[in-house]
Amino acid sequence: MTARYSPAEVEERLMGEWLDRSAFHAEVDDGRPAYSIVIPPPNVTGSLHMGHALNSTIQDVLIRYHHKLGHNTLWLLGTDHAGIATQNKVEAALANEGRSKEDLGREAFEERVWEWRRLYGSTIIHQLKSLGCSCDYERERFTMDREYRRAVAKVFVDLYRKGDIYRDVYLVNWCTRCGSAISDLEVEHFERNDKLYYVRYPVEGEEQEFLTVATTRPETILGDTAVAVNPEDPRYGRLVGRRARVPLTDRWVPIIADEHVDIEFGTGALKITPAHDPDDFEIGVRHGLESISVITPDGRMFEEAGGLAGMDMDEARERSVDMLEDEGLFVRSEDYAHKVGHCYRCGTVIEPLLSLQWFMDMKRLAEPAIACVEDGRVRFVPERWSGVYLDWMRGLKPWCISRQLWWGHRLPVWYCDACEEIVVTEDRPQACPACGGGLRQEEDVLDTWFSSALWPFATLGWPDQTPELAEFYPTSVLSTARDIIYLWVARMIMMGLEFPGDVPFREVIIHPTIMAADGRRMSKSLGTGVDPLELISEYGADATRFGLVYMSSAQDVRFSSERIELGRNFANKFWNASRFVLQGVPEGVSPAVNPATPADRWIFSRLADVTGELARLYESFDLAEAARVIYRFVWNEFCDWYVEIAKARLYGDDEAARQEVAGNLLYVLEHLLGLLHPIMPFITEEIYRNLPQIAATESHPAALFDAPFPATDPSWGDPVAVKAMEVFTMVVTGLRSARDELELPRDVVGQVWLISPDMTTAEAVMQQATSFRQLSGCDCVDVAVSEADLPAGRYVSIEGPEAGVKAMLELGGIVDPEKEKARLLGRAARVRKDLVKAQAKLSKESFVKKAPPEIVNEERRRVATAESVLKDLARQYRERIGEELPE
RNA sequence: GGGCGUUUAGCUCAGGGGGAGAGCGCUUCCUUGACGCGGAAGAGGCCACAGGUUCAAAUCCUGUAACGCCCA
Repeated sequence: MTARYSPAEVEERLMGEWLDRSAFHAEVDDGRPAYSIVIPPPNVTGSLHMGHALNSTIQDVLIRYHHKLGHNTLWLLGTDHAGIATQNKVEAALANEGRSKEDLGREAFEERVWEWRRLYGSTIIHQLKSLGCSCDYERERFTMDREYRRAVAKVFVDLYRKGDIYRDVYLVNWCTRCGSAISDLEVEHFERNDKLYYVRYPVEGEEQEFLTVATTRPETILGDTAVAVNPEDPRYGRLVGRRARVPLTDRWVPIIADEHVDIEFGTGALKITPAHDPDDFEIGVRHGLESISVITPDGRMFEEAGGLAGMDMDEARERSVDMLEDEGLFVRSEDYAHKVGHCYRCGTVIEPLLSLQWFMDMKRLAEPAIACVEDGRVRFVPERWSGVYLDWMRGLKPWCISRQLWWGHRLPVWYCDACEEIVVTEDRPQACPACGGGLRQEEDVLDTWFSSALWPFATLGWPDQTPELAEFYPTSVLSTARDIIYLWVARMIMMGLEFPGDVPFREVIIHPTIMAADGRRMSKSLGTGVDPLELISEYGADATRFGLVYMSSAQDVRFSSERIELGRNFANKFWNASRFVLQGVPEGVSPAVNPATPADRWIFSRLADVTGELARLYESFDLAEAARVIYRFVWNEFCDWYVEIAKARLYGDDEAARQEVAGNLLYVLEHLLGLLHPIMPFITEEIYRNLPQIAATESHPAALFDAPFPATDPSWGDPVAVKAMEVFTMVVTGLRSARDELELPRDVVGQVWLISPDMTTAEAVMQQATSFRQLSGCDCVDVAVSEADLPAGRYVSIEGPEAGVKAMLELGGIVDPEKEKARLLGRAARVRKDLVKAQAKLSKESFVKKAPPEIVNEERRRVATAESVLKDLARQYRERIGEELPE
């Protein structure tokens, strides 16, 4: 083993080995309980980003942990066909060749997309391997697989027959660049600095009477079919029911009253354009208004727009203002910041357009999906996300599921050329069942999220009742980011309950979002993103995983490479501790539990605690805390103390003691490997392979991956040893600290006396006298019951456990009195502060009366200890400095 | 406008009724045979602010401010 752990070679070798022997492959198998996770399918065009890295690490920890519990684990992976994103990619590639998808035609284009997918579609899957993900790579799924398409078609047809899916003309979010409708959830609202335009509308029958409205979109004036005011608005009450003329036209439209109108906004009067604004559309429905579309699907003014015809929105806006000015109806404009919807894929401003689309009404499906979260069949972690989920579920609007794309699940809908018949069926029909006429299939495809909603069961073979479905559905856990709770999680729950008939997963872990260093979302365009693959190559996969897990508590967190460095340093520390153990153990020693000394009993006692704690933390998904617990134990207890204490025996002359401690070291090391493996699979597996004499048994298989989660024995618990080691470490620390404060030269060693009426603890320390000397840098150690028993000499008292055991260091005359003076004064000040605080508490009658007795006693102990230490310090001060200790 | 979250050491963050914690950074020291990606000893906090509840508040409640996210 090398002095420095170098991950690259190890990771590639071990991952290759795991994959070669299908270690991650799951088969249906009776007996063992199943534990399954479906990966949130990454976009097939995507590459691994920080969110994937964190989420995949979380899932991998859970899968590996449950594998160690003996569960039949399946981590199913795959990709999402990502309609718009993928189509965009391929269209861009075509554009480079100077061609468009129309040049190819639909079929050839689809072929081209499949080819693209064959070439690039598994990028992210390969990247998951470099992170160490134990996915079942043999069960990779794709949302456009033949079997998957069957599931999608079946669901569509079924929901159509049940009346949940229908076709209608409705105002939809239209992306003029993508040339498709998108759902409400795919619209992102950004603030834009625009202008608010004030325009006068002539009122019928009044020469000089105008109604002034405020609008951000003067270019849609041609589509106005009403002007609206609030019924409570005293300014306009008398105008309601009359008519106003739409500027630039000679159309007269009603002035209506609607509560939706905000009296405070602008002039309190709104122009109503039902065909181009969602709020106006609602008002239009309420008042039976006509809808006039004036914008075409490619985002230009319609042909009948006169001087505006064919202009894009920006031009049309400018031009319409000019025209209004010409007509004398333009009042003024002012700066106005407001939120505008943009396509979440391409960022184009969304145009609300009236359009004939397919919709899914989710109200019926929502009810059971709400109930299963309310009654706990599906649990969100952290719990507060269930509130977010429920709020949305209770206010569902129809979901526009058709997309005007060429890539995706084409709707299983056929229209008859001859009659009005619409045929909705899974298999392509031969002829119109009504009139026998020819049929043509709907051009549109389904929203990608429609197919993603089936992911947990369509990937397991549904609609067939496959053994996989029976074994692994419902899945155990879903881990994902919060921003797709609505888009995806909610829809999976609805579809799961409706089709396989059970919740798709029992628990939903919402992991934190990793922000850029500036506290905002990582952004490719701003260059604030961090590439996990670069982290892996710089620090190693284990370090990356550890760092990610360590920083991922419940809150969003800023990324800092310091955490990954912490992971790397920890890996290196663990590597070297292992190296020490493996180099130091004599030939032929096997892992064993030999509780010979207090340190041995202490480390096993602590190991039992930590094992239990880790199991609990893995179970409750608190992986950040799990990482902290094992980090602290390995570094601050095992390495800092147990290994250091063990050296005395390991390098000593007593062969039996050497064998004992070596067995312990091996045992603890191997145990730790098992605890840490879920988070750091590579380094632990590699160290495991270096353990001596691995006889392949069930509890000790050839690969750590297959080893059971480490077991503990109730007999390991040993509070006496724990207490003794607490004293040991405190006295050693106190001695080191004193040496430093007194600036003792390194070659000065003093004799230490432990003063203790409680001889069992002192003796426990004495059992490890050699280690004690080595660690404290003192020459000799002995025990006395009281200070009176010490031989004459100049002693320095050591700060440490203030009760039980005290240490005195004999130094002859070498101590600088000034330094000792400063030291005593410093200690006295600290102790006094303590004393005053405790006394203040005890002097309050209400505290003594109401606080629990053990708390009160603790304060009393504090006072007693502080008083005795202070007395002691005062005496020492008198003896050494020759003065009274100042108050 | 509604909801959620955050505010703790110079920085990044844990903690969550009974003497403030980590990593990094900082100071001093260490070529001790596992590790300088290390070891030893330190310095450094009105736990955003204001009220309340409580014997006791960084922690619970209310409000304020700043920041962030989601929804409309």
